[in-house]
Amino acid sequence: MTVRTDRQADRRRQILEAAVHVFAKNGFHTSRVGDIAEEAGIAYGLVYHYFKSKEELLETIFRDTWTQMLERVREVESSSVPAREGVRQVTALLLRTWRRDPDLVRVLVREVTRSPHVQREIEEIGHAMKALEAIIRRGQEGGEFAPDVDARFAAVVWYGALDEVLTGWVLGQLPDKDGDIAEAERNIVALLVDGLAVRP
Amino acid sequence: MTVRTDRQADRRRQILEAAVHVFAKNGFHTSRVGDIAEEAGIAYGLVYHYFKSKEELLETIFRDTWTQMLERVREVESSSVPAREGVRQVTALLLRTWRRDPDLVRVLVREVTRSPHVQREIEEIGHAMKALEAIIRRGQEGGEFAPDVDARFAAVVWYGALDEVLTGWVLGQLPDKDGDIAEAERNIVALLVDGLAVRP
Amino acid sequence: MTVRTDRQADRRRQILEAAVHVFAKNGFHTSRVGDIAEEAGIAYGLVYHYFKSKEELLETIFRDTWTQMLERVREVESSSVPAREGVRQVTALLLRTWRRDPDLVRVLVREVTRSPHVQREIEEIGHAMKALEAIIRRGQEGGEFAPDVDARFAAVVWYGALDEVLTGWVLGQLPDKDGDIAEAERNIVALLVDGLAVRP
Amino acid sequence: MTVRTDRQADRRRQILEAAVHVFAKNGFHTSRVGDIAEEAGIAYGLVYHYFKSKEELLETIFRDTWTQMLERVREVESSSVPAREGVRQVTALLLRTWRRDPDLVRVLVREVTRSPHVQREIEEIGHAMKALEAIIRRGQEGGEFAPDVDARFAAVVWYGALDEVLTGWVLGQLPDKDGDIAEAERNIVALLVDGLAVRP
DNA sequence: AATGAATGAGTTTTCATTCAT
DNA sequence: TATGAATGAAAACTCATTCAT
Repeated sequence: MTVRTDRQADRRRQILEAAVHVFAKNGFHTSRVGDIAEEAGIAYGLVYHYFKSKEELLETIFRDTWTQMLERVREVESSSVPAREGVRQVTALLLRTWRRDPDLVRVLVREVTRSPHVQREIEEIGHAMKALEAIIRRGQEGGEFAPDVDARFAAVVWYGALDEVLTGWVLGQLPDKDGDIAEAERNIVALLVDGLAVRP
Repeated sequence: MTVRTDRQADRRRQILEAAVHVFAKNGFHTSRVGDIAEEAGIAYGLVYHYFKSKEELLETIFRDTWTQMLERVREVESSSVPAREGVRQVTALLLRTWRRDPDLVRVLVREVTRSPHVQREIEEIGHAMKALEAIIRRGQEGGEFAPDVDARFAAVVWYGALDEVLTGWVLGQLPDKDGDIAEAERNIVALLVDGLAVRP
Repeated sequence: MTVRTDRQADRRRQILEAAVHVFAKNGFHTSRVGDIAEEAGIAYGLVYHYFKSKEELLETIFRDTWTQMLERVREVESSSVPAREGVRQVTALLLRTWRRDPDLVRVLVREVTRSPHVQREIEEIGHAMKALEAIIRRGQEGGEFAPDVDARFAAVVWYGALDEVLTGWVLGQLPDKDGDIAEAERNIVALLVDGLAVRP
Repeated sequence: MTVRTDRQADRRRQILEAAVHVFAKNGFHTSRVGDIAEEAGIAYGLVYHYFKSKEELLETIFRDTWTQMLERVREVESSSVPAREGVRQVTALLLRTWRRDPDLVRVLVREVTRSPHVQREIEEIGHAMKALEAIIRRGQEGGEFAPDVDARFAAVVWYGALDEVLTGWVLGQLPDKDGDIAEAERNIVALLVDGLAVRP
């Protein structure tokens, strides 16, 4: 039983990985279930043993990854590091984790976020936003960040910045060697925290 | 000749507007060409008189909008306003499109990466990025902005911020009354230029 | 009035020639009315001023050409030349006339002959067959041709031979310089009249 | 594996036979894929499981038939029967296909030049011509046939004769009872070998 | 579990023909 | 007479999903 369950889990993972790859390359709507099966090296009827529908694949990809990510963001949120450090840690977390799997980013960021269907997923992203917002708000309450910027907006901007940098990497528009990632992290934090203007 | 050409141009516009409306409501893939024709109040086949395919409609919407947008961004870029003011103007320009034509923004935001011809769209977006970058770089050269932030990165972050705020409005996650839009503008500029940190 | 009629006739001819060319190249079903108009250098609505339908074009091409041809074959038939000479004259007539306009041959021979629709045209071809048959039969009655070959069949074979040689030229499978045409004529007559076998 | 492959082959054959039947009845362009599916008693989409397009059906019918036909013609060619007997056998072979499978002949005869991929069919027919030519040439070399008729031309005429007789049957212009077919065979051979002229 | 044949609704696209100008 | 925009019926083709083996 355990053995079979493991095998099942492996198959599921195998199919999910293939789906991520294919969705990333062609987009959800343009991808055919057959493409995913082919990418996974299995017969395409088998996809339906493990997932109810093509849509369920997308949802699963989203939930699996996002849940993990959200947990880790919340860990930072609930630790007591200074706000600037919190911003740095979350930025690093997202950039570095996703950097490992750019295909996943494309799917999460482009397909899920913008799919008109998946209302629930949007809620989840809302949770993530709230977590970012909380970090910023704490900074404001602790006097580290200025109170005149709306925390909610700042979270959205922050999230958008991360999203766009990741997209830039995926699409090959931004340099992404190891040093570049550290540099990106530094730049994002510098921008968000210190802004562009010359400090007097 | 002129009259006829004008009529044709009107029809094209009429069809494009219907397409924007329908795509905004149902998404590109879920929209049927018949819906667009019906929305435009014309016969089915006429769509194909003016556009080669459903896909060409989407591409045209992208290209037309981006071309216009880009022109106006470049106007700002080539004017001699202070950098901060330049940032404000471009931010306002993009955000206010939401108020002017929410359906258009919906389509642009949701379907960017859906087209198999993303490559060309990416080029257009790349041009826009370059324009944003130029504004920032001029600010740095003029001593108004600090030189230690990479201008290219800053442009990406800026673009990401705008995109995400628009997405927030599209998805109904952010308030978008008139005051909210002005507020968003102010917040984005404040964040980018001054940062979160309390200024001493 | 006369002038206008002439103009009309010219237009008709212009359109018919374009149609022959296009049908020959793409086949009747695959050809679009627009292609014909384009080939003729006119607006495609104009085709419908001169012809009721695409089908009528085909019928007209057939009738115009075939009627002429049939008349000339009948002239040979009703002249009193020896049968062998009759065979030669008709063979020469068809090969030489059609040789000038291979496109026309393709349309007549491939499209019309084999179209399931055009029953009347098939009848016309039947008339031509009858004319060929009459020439052969007269040869048999005059003792010049052997009576043991069915004249009707011989006519079919003769027609098929002509058809296939013309097709060979159109498709570039047979050499068709000037000398080759005379040679073809000689060969066909020799075959039909004398056969392959060595005469003792 | 073998079993499954056999089943697939059966389905292919089943669909091809349905296609031949439907094309014969309505012509290629007028036939709908749905008609073929219905005739075969299968679901619409299954046709596309086995064939890429409606066109591929036609091509397959051509290629399959010609390949078989060509093989059998070549058998005659490589046997050592007298040339006259060779001519008779090949003539019989082709004409009797009509009795065996009139629908197939209908499709072959009527749609040859309809396909945009005529070129390949032409090749096959070219091969057949070459085989006919070889038989005639051998007759000439063996002294049985006169050397003054061009073998290539004779092959074209022969092919044309066969094609036209079949066309006559297809169009109902020639009688095609059992006796008629034997008679046609005899007549064609007599004409080609002995000619029309009275032998002294 | 695994396969891939089978299903058929749903969509895009084409193009002959009509019609307003 | 000439134009080409407008119409819409007709068909090919796709592909998510089911199902027999």
